[in-house]
Amino acid sequence: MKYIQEQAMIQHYMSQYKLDQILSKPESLPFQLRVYACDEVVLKGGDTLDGLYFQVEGRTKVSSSVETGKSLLLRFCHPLAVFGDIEFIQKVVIQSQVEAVEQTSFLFINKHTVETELMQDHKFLNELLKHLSYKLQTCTTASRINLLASVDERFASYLLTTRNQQPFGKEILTPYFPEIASLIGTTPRHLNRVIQKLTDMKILKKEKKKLIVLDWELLDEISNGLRYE
Amino acid sequence: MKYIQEQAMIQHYMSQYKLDQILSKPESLPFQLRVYACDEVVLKGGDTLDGLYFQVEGRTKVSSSVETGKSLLLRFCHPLAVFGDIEFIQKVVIQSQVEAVEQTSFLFINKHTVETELMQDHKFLNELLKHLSYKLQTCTTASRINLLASVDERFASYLLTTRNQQPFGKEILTPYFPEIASLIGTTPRHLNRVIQKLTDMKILKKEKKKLIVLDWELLDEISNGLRYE
DNA sequence: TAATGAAAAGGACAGATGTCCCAAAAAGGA
DNA sequence: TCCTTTTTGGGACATCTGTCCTTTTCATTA
Repeated sequence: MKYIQEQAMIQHYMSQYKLDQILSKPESLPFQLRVYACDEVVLKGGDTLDGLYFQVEGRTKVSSSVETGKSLLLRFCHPLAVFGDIEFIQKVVIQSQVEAVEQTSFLFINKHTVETELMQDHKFLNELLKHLSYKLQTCTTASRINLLASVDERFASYLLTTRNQQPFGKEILTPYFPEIASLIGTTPRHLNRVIQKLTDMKILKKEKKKLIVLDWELLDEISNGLRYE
Repeated sequence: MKYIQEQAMIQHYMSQYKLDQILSKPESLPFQLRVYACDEVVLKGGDTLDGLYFQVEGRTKVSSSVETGKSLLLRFCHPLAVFGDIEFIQKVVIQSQVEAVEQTSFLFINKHTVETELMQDHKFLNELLKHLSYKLQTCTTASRINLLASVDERFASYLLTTRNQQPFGKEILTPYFPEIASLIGTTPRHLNRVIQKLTDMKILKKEKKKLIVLDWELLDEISNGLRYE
């Protein structure tokens, strides 16, 4: 990770994502610009949080893992995403791992300033609430589907959700089978089986490592109308 | 559901839960008192939300269900709990079902007033953020465990989480096996099998429909250190 | 082009888990 | 007390799903 000491860049990102409009006195706040290389871990589960992160560039992968080593992929994030919100408000250690999957930049602000400045600022708080409630909504939905539906249903729902570039559909879109498996809470082996089955049914076909859906309608039937968003 | 038109009651609850301290002008806000009988549905998944609900009395059950009829039990709520936050902020239909499991009262305030008054009030917003981030934290944890751990591990974790009256432990505590099954994302039949197994291992015993844990240490080993909070 | 290594595909198997039922037990009412 | 209803317990079975490992494919590089 590298700190970039360029106030101009910071200003640029602040205005690009309208952070200057949701903060009362944007100029006087000690924002830092932090740049992470591909594959670098930004936040590590169990660590203590140092402040809030606003992703302004790049792509990150958020996952959640248990002591036994297994992990669940939650989403991919793009600007503008916020990290550290739960941990800051609940005063708990970092809950989910965030890693850069390409070079990624964040505007960072330390906990103390958030406490003394931002938490009094209703426009900022509104923004934070939007991000948090979005995460809660998608988490509840994913949790429900992953727990109550079969892998067939989940995979069909996954494909249908990512079909159009819906906001959340975009956050779970990936061409890598093992990542899809982890997103819908199964193993690559089993996902492979399901893909095989759908291929036999002429609903899917594989072409150069890519999946092509031949029959969206049948897929929708299999999904039982479920969607991840 | 009954509306109670007693300003004194409303004041009483507002001060009991310090809502008067987190609102700038508590007196002038059009709060209503709504009382639900046992088993009445307060919020129904898919409906349009009318405002924010602050649970000030009683006990509610929050669950999330899919079109196929299956449902997942999320938690039991006690005062002070807030409902309608996600739906209000994200402008979406109701996401989770809330029903009273005993006579339950809410302070209710309509969406318009929330929009025009409360969303400008940083103390109120801080309160809302706490509730939301708490829900997100517990949802992420439950989702992770339920998806990545076996039913044995989950049930052991459940028992350990409810052992002491931790905040969240209290929200998932219930003596009914089918409810426990739904909380940890399995069927009563399978939970029954697991209970049988643990009983054979002398880790549990059943006495008058109640479970008695004989060996917390072994249970902790089975849980692999996982907890729902 | 051949060699190498990584990623993907899939065979074989066991075990976990769900479904469908029915029997037993307990609790609540008449 | 007895009957009805609810809750609990569990048999039998199918199958979904995970694990382990081998084979195949593909891309990369020497």
